Parts: sequence; C-alpha cells; structure tokens
Amino acid sequence: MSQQNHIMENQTTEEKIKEAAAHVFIQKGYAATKTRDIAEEAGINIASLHYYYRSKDKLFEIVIGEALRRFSQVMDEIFNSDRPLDEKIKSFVHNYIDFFRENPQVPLFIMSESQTNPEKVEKMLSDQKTLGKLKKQLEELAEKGVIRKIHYAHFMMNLVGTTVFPFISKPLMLRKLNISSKAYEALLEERKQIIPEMIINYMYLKKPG
Amino acid sequence: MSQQNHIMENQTTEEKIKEAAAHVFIQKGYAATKTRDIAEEAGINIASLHYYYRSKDKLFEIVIGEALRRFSQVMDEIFNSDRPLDEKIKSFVHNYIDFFRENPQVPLFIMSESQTNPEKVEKMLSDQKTLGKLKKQLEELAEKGVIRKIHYAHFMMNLVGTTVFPFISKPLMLRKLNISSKAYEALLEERKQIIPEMIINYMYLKKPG
DNA sequence: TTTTTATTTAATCTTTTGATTGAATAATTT
DNA sequence: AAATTATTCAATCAAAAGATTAAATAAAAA
Repeated sequence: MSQQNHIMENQTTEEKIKEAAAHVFIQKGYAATKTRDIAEEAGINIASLHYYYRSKDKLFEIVIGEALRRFSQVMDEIFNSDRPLDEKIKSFVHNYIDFFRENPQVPLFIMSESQTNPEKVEKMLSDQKTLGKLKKQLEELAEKGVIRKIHYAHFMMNLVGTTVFPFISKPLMLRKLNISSKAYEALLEERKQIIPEMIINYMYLKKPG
Repeated sequence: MSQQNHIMENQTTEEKIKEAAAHVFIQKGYAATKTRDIAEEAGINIASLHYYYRSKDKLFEIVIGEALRRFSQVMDEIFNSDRPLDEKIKSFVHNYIDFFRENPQVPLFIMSESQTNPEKVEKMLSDQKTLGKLKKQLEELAEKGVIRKIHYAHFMMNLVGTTVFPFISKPLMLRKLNISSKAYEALLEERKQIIPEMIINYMYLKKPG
C-alpha cells in the first residue's frame, strides 16, 4: 500500500548509499560512523547497504579510495607535468583551495584515517604515483642556481601545509584568532595570493619568469 | 589468592587510568577507543575506570582538555610575550617541533576531535587566551614599514601550518615522497631552520635584528 | 582491635551496532 | 502472462561496548 515516492529520484539505491556513506564517513570518520547513520542519510534500509556493499568495511574502502584518488590526482597531474615551477605552485594552491572549499573535511579525513587505519590507506596508496618529476625539476633548477637547494620534501610540506592547514584547523583557529566564519572565508581567498608569493619568494634566488 | 604484583608501582589506579586513557584516546580517537582498551592498557578493571571517572565521556574531556592546554599554552606564552617577532618565530618552531617529536599524534588528535566533537573542544577552548598581543605587534611593525601588512591569521596559518603539517601527514608523505621514516626524522630537524627562514624572509621588508 | 570508609574485582545488565534472514515487491526474461 | 531474477524491507541475531552491582579486599579512623 502506498509507495509513490522515489519517482522523482534519478539515483539508484546503490548510488544513494555510496554518496551518503562518503558524506558520513568523511564527516565523522570510520569508527564514529554507524551503518544506521548511513542508511538514514541515504533513506534506505540497512539490509540494502549490505546487499550492495557486503560490509561497512568494504564500503569504507571504496569511499576512502575515491577520496584519496580525488585528493592526489590533481596533485600528481600538476607536479608531474612539465610546466615551470612557479606555475605549478600557483596552480596547486588555486586548485586545492577551491577544491577544499567544496570539501572542507576531506583533508582531515584522509590524514586522520591514514593514521588510525593505516592498513586500508596503505593499500590504496600503494598504487599511487610518486612525485619523481617534481623532484628532478627542483634538482635541475637548483643546479642552475635558479632556486635554492633543498629537499623536495620541504618544498611539498611548505606548500601543502600552508594550503591545507586552514581547513584542518578551522574550529581551533576561529577560536584562537577570534575571528568569524565569514572572515575566515575571505582569508582563504587571500591565501591564493599569499602562499605562492611566500613560497616563490623563498625558493627563487633570481625572480622567475 | 596470590596478588603480589602492584608493589613496585608508585602510581595510583586513578593516575594509571588517566595516563592510559590519554595514550589510547590520542592514538585512536574517541569513537575508536573502547573502555576495555583503556582498562587493559592501565592494567585495571573497567569498573575502576567508572569508579574514578564516571564515564568514558568525562574521562575523554579531561584528556582532551589537557592535550589542548599543553598544545596552546606554549603558543600563548611565546606569542603573548613582548619579545621581537623574529625571535617568537624561531622559538615557536623550535619548541613545537621538539614537542611533537615526543607526541607525534597530538596535533592530529586535536584537529580531528575539534571537528568531530566540536562541543567538547569548544567548551575547553572557551576559557583560552586569544593572541591579542601578537596581533598588535604585527600591526605596529607594519605601521613602521618593518614588515608587510597582512592579517595576523595568515601569519599564524603559515607558521603553524608549516610546523605542524609534517606530523599530521606523515604516513601520506612517506608514501608520496617515497622516503624512509629515518629520512623523515632528519627533515624535521632541518625544518627548524627552514621554516623561520622562509617566514621571516616573507614577512620582513627590511632584514630584522 | 573494631568499625567505617575507600578501592578493586568478577559477574552481569542494557544498549548499541554490524550483519543476516526470509518474505514481499519490483524488474527482467522467456 | 508466467517464470525467473533482482531489489527492498521488517524483524531478528549475535557480538561488542558502556555501565552497574554486590561482594571481596584493603586502608583509615575510632
């Protein structure tokens, strides 16, 4: 008797579950997420969840896998390209700030789960590209005396750290810095300028371009 | 029959519980931590845990409170002092890198829980100092044309982000950068130089000192 | 020493939670 | 349409987990 809903929903149950799972997992982390949370968010029965994905665990692996891929795909593309270094820097900052404004909990989720569930993350990362091309580029530029000679890990830590940290630390920063959520948003936009300026300023011995 | 252990332990059950709880909570996060884990780690009974701390929740609040205090006490001291800016920067980086080498999971724990359990963290942060003195110092130096004029939030994000990020992202970075745990340690030490150099280089229009 | 209070324990309770089952419904194939 | 297959559901299971209890033990007070 009476089931005339789900008519205007052009999304299969399977998709709804995965989307809801991504949302809840990324929001709360693996352990804090209950299969019932996901089912409710998706508007489906818990049994359907198991029907399509076997277990909470399997579902999580799919979700974290996709998050990881999204997270590092752009990074790989940018850094393994052969554009000039300063362009790579600007492009990275710009792209990731925009991406994280849409998905603010993604970086913390990845960092967090890669520490509490290393096995799962390890598995997903094992078939990941490394940043070999960037490394070579930095070495060559240093050889020519264009930039200073530092380990490319420092370069990445500086760049990714300054870009990602505002998203990871938002609640804490809002309080310690005593600023509003609105003001924080504005700061994020400003950082697209500030970060590349600082990094380039530090890296280059002669100005680029 | 036969209880002749706990003779050489000059630590009360209450202390043992709190210490074990801090260890497990910080390692795994709130949701993933089971009271039985804590009891086992402390070598006591679950009931004792409830006897001394009423509930998992209360115990957690104590632990996260202390972690937060430790985390931001040094920060407050350094930045609300009236030492020169460049000294503050160096001091911050040096102190926190050493602190986090001893407690590598603390920063991620704090960031993570402040996002998934905002209520609890909010409560603890509400009686926290803000960084008013630093703000004023930056404004004055900018007025005099000594440093560039930027929001002090950017300054903090740059400084804290570059310092803290290596600890938060270790598993991920090891893989993406294709370096060993040993090499990572060495990099951390180098960062004590690199971070202040970069920040000072960026901030100061005329060299400090 | 006796009495009272504090601490610790084993056993147990209740709720939560991941997973399963078998029946009902919808979709697809023949 | 009939038969087969796929999907969804309500109900339920079993294990995990937070919390409690009552008794045993140790410590402190009288």
